[in-house]
Amino acid sequence: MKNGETAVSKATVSRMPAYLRYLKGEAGKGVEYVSSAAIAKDLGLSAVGVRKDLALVSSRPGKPRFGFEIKLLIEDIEKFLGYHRWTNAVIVGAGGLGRAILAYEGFENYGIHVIAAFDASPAKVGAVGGKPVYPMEQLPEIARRNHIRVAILTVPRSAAQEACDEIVAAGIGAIMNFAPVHLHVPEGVAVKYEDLAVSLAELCGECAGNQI
Amino acid sequence: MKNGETAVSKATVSRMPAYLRYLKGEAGKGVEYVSSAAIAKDLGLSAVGVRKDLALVSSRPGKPRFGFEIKLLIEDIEKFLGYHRWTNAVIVGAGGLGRAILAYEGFENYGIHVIAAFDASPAKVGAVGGKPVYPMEQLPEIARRNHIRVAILTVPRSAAQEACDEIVAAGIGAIMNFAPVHLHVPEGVAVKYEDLAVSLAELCGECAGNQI
DNA sequence: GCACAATCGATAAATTTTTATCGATTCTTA
DNA sequence: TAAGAATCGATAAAAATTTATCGATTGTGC
Repeated sequence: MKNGETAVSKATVSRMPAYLRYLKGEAGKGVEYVSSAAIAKDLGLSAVGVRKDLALVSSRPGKPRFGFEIKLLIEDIEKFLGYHRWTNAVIVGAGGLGRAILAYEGFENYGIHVIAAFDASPAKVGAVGGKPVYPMEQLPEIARRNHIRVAILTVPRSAAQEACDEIVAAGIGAIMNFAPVHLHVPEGVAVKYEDLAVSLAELCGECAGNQI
Repeated sequence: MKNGETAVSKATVSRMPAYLRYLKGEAGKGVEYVSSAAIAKDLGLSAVGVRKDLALVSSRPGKPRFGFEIKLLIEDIEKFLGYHRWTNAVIVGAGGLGRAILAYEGFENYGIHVIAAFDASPAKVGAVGGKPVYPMEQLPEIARRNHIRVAILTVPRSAAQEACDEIVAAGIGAIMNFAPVHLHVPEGVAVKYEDLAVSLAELCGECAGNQI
C-alpha cells in the first residue's frame, strides 16, 4: 500500500522461491500443468493461498480443469523476482566458505555474476575455479569499474565490521553477511544475515518440536 | 494457540536471532543495559514491537529508566531458541561447500556438534579440519550410533533427492538443504531450504528496489 | 524530598495475512 | 450436445500481526 507499485506482500514474495523450486522440479519430470491444490499439498500450504499468490505474479490466469501452465509460471516468477536483471557481485573473504561460494556455479541461473573475490591476506590472492582473488585494496576500483552492487561477506567475525565498512566505502549497496555479527551500516545499505549456525539451530528446533 | 504451550508467534521467533546478534555485539562493547528504543532504531523495527517480543522470552522485566539487562537477555533468548540442548549433525556431500561447513567452527556456540561428513565418492573420504569424512554407506550406522538428528545436504542438485532418501532412511528427521531442488520427504521430516542463489537474488531485489 | 524525564507493560485500534465460501469457466464423456 | 467434475477467481470472514495510546514505575538532579 506504499504508493501504487508493489502491492505484493512480503510473505508472498518469500514463498516464491519455494514455488519456483517446485515448479522446476515438476517441469523436469515432463509435467505441463499443475493445479493449486497439488502445489499446496506438496508444499504444505493451503490451496487458496497458492491461488492468491500465483494470481499476483501470473501473466495469464490458470485454466479451469487444468490448473496453471508450469512453463509460463516459471517465467513469470523469475521475472517477478528479477532474475532477468543481471547483477554483478563479489566475495569479500577468500577463506573456506568464500572459496566454496566462488567456485559455486549456481548463481548464473539467477541472474547473478560473481566476478571475483577479495582478501586482506596476500597469501590468498590468486584464483579459484577460474575466478580471480584480488587483494582487498583493489576493491574500490574494481567494484566501481564493474558496477558491483552486491558483496558476499565471508570473513571471520572479528574482521566483519571493518570489511563491511570497506564494502560500503566502495559504493556497494547490498551485503550478504555470513559472519554471525550485527553490522552497522549507513541508511540505504541493505544487509541480509545468513548465519548458518542460526539457520541450523532453527531447524533443530523445528525438528525437536519442543520436546527433549 | 495450538494447545497451551508456545503462544509465541512465528514472526517473533524469526526476529530472535537478530536480537541475539545485536545484543552480543553490544555486550562485547561493554554495554550493560539497552532500551527497546535503541534496539528498535538499530535494527529498523518499532520500539513497541521490540518490547512485545522481549516480554515473551525475558525471564525478568525490563527496568524503567534503564531498559533490559543485556547479559540476562542473551541467556534468555539462547535458552528460548534451544541453544542449550545439544544436537548432533552431519554433512552429506563433501564437495567445496560441504568441506567449508565442516571446517566452520561457529556451530558450537549454538549447541550444535557437526561430527562428520559423508560422501558417495571414495576419493573424498578422509578428513577435513580434524573431522572425518566417511563413505555414504556408513551413514545409517553412524547416524544411529551418534543420535544424529540433523543433516546438512551439500551435494549437487542431481544427487539431492537420492541423498535425501538415504538421510531419511537413516532415521534423520531434519535436513538443511543447500541444493536448489524441492525435496520430497515423508511426513514428519523437516526440510529447510538454504538456496544461496535465491538468498542473493532476494538481496539484489531489495538493493535495487524495483528500479533498473 | 519532590518534580521531571525516560522507560516499561498492558490494553486497544488498525493493518495485514490467512482461511473459507461460492458462483463462473472449461474440458471430458456419454 | 448436454450433464458432470475439477478448477479457478473474487468476495467475505477470521485470525494474526503490527502499530498506537496511556497509565505506572524508577532513577536523577535540584
